[in-house]
Amino acid sequence: MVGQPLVRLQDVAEHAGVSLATASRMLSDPEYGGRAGLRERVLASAAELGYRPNPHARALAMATSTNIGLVIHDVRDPYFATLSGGVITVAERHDLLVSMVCSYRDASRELEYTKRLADQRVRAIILAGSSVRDSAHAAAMHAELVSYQHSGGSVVSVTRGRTVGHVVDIDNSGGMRTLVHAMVELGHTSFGVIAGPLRLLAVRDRLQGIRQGLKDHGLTLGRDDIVYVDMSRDGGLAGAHLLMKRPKPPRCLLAISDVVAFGALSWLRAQGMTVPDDVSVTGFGGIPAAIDAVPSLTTVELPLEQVGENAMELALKPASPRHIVEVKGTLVRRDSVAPPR
Amino acid sequence: MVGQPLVRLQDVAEHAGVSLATASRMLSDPEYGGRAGLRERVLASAAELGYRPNPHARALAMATSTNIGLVIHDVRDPYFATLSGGVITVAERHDLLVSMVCSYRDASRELEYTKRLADQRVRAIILAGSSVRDSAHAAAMHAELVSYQHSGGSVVSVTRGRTVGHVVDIDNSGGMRTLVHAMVELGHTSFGVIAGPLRLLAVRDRLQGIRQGLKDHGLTLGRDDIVYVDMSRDGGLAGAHLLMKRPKPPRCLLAISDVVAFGALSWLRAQGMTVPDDVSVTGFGGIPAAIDAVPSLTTVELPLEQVGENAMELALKPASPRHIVEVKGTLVRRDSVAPPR
DNA sequence: CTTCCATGTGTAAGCGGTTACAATTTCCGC
DNA sequence: GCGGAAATTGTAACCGCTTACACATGGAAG
Repeated sequence: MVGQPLVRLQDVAEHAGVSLATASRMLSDPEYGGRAGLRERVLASAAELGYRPNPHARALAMATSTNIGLVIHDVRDPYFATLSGGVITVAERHDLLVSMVCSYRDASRELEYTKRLADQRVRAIILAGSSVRDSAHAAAMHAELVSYQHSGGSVVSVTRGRTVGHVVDIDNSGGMRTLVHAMVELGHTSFGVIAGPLRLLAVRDRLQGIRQGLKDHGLTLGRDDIVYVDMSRDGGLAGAHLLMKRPKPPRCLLAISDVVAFGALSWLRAQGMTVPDDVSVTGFGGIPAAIDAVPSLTTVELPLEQVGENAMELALKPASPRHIVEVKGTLVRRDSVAPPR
Repeated sequence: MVGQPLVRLQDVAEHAGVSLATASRMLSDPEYGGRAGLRERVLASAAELGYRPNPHARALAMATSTNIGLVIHDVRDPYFATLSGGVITVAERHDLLVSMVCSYRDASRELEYTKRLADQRVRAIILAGSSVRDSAHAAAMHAELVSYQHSGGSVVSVTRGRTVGHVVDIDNSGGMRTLVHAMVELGHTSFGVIAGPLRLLAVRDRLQGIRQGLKDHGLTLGRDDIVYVDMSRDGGLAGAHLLMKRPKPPRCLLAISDVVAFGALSWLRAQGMTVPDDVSVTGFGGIPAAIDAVPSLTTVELPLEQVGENAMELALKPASPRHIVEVKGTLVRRDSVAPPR
């Protein structure tokens, strides 16, 4: 069982009565001159024969493909799904295909995939939600990215703290700080924080923002006021449990992300507690579902789609000079918070 | 600025003191024999030199790549995100990379991307949430898939109704029928349906399931009891508005999907109506967020992750014989429905 | 000690493009 | 009408890997 007759550039050239080289030029170099009417003739031949360039041959010869590599934590996480949407939108505009892989925050997987993408000569590698701080693989990862960039690839991280490639820097700490200010101004003084794993830079930054925000009002966080969980709905469930079962439960729960906040809301509901009457809850990220939660979630809304778009746009720029785009979130007050009773 | 010294298979061969061909065999054909200890020597050389095969060269020579093409409606839609998660999981297990594209239900885009993926000689093309019925492009799409499959590619549709490739068939009509039965048994007689565009086969099937379910109990749907909207949260909002503003609003709203149901819930909440006291609402699909809605959404839960896994597994099977995997949903009763008052 | 096979290895021809370089043509100004 | 620069085209050498085919080697059988 053989495929349909494959049309090679050679065939087009013959059909148009020119050499392989000329056909190639007419087809893929718009700058090139050429005798009057020749280009049209070649194009016509190509169309007539139904010529379809072989991307692998091209990639091999040119040492670059027309694909983009996107490494995210997990497609199923709305945060990354939304971000990916932005990447894909801009990629499409530039006629680029996106190869997406999920690292599930595993540094070794992340490294493996990055290598693989680099081997595929993707035009750019966009890394979102990576750990960065895993010392075991961090060095290898860095080396890989440097070498990749050296060989003409473009690197973009949606994470500050990488010393190679462009960066879309999300203002995690500033956003949290603003959020905490708002909570304090509402009258809250007793906080519980449901944090994520500390190896994530975003988590550290958000925590730092919380601490700073409290400090601005002369408040501090006790060691017990903060629990570390998995950054998932289940994590939020567990976190809420840990914090609320203490002798003196907090009146305001600050979740490290929207998804974690959902878990917390769910736990509270299951316990028959009312939000925000019994306890206020906040999220971070502003995923689309935050507005549908009941009560709707007060959060710091990041322009996730736009973050993806920015990342993809940076991916198209030359590696040097290095670009760093700052993205800020905006506080969105909704119904999950109220002054403490 | 040149990349780091690239190690070619040639270099490995020289380092190991064998010919290019032998090196190739040792490295990529585990079946091959070879003089005792030779394989180890070649492997050692490759490791020592840090050899990394060029996938494009390989793909060009073998006319097949190690990538999978996944065409979905939209990553940001949790239905497809979840499904994609399943695909990616299985793909990873087989060391395959997934190139994901979003068609946004645009048949022309879908065709364009399919061609592109076929040109890239991806091992398989998985199509989820495609329209199928768009006559303008349907023929071209079909031809493309046939030719792709003919040339060795594997086609999988998560949609019945395609006559080429494997199929993961979701029992849309059966699921809806079961759901409707449950609603009728609860005492409902007055229904409103928020449907999606009729060009989507899944929509037609679900509607058919609704009609059948009603018919089973001697009920029918009036022409006005059904509205057609975009399959999105906004669509659900609009749909709820249309149905509930009628002189005699329905007591039970059947949404064509969970996301649409979310929109409906949101509209109802904004109007100060209580679910399920004033009106019952159901969804379809069972996306993870359905459980977090308030009230939690009664829906037909599809094993979306598993659908993705099934699709990817089928993608690994030879094109013939054709496989058709049936997937059924399960009714999940939650708090968004109650007997009519 | 031949003869014949099975097995291992090397040579070289692709895979389908791009592009440096040489050869040819075209177009000037004198 | 001629010399020479500029523009166009063709030839052929890659890009890095797989694999058909030819050749060499080592035993087992006769």
